[in-house]
Amino acid sequence: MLDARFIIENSEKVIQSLLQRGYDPGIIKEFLGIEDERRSLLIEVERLRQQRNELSEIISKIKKEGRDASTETQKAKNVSELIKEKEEKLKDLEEKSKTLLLNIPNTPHESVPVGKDETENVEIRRWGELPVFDFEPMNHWDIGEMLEIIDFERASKIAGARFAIMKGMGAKLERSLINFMLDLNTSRGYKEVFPPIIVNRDSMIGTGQLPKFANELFTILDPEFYLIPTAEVSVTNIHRNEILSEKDLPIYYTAYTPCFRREAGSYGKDVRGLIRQHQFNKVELVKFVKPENSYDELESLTRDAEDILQKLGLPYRLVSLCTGDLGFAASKTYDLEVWLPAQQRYREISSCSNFTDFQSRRAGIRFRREGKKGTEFVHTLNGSGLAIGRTLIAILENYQQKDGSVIVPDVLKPYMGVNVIR
RNA sequence: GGAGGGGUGGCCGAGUGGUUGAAGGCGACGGUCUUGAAAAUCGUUGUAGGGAAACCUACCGUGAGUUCGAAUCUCACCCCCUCCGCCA
Repeated sequence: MLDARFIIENSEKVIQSLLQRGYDPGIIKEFLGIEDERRSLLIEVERLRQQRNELSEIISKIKKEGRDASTETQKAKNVSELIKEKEEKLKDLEEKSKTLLLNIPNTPHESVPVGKDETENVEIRRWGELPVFDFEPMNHWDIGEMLEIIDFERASKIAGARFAIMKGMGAKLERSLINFMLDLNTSRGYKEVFPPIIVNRDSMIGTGQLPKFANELFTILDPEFYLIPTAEVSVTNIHRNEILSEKDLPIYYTAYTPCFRREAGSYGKDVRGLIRQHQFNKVELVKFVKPENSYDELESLTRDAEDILQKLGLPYRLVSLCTGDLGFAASKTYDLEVWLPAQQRYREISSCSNFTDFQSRRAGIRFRREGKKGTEFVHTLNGSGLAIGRTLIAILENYQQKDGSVIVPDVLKPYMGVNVIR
């Protein structure tokens, strides 16, 4: 959420950034109108409340002296009724204003390339040699089926489309990747956490999934709960409504969790294979930092994610998302895209974002500077480190051999206990 | 699921319906003392909105109600703790 005052004082700038994102800027005009109305009514209500408080004090004094206060009491009663009336209108305006505010996206950082959609994302760098095969490389789902390590058919029986059963060395590879990544991330100073994967509404609002993106979430009714689409939700909300002290910062967390996504509106997209599942595993990196460091922290978080791919020997490229492709809550995002030989293209495997104070303002995550009065919002960041399923795909496809077996990357051998999956 | 207890400032903890935004303590910050530190002592110290400022307003788990006036009374809900039941 943006600061209401910032929008009022910089409405042109905010409208510009909405246009760059491809959003309808009408919401800003609407917000300014409501906010204007709300503020003048608030002043009116506060004046009335002051009047009421003063009368109450007078009544109290009169009563202490044992005199009759019925004139004043009647007067106060009238004021109170008027307050009640105006407060109702005020509450209505406050709700409208808040709803609009929750639906305005973050402002892109100046370094973010301007563009309309993913075709205008800018490649920053590439790493790794693309594998050369003297045979036609197979899809990961064919490899998985042949090695009997992935079972899509039976998964659809027990749950439906977009689910998979990992079996044997496939299940072990999934687990090995989780452990490898957590071990690597914790060695870099990220604290491992294992949070709830079901969260309440306030948490979803805190990180920005709600109210705008309800159709992307799996819900549990009675009581109202949501399945997390990413560990970002649980982990960022760890510090919701807290005032941290400066010396606590920065805070780095890493978490493995399953993630759940409806994938509504993605019919026909990646229908085969593990690329787009309703349930998938992911290891996440989350940072809480001081505002002045957040863009440096984004660079180092991205490098930490890149390092995982490098250690696994998977070729990838890094792109900077353009304004039109940038997520709702992010001010800047780097996507890591891993090379998939069967598709002959790079596919997203990690998304690293700086949310600046957008999430922390929603979630009330603040800090106090040493020796300074008042509080400031922290900046939050997160990135996949990495998406497990897609990493597994990349390993199967990049490390496949002519006979259908798959070589285990060196760093995973201690976790897997074998050199080759066959 | 049943029975009971409790949610107050950064933390602990008091609070009779009327200068209680809230005693007291801890912590933090500043001063005095000291060569320096500790101890002692004095002072300052919640968050947010509005205002150029004086200052005003709101906030004692959340929401509604009673009242001229609610941390304090009523109701509903949420959360935490203890015991019993059930359960991986």
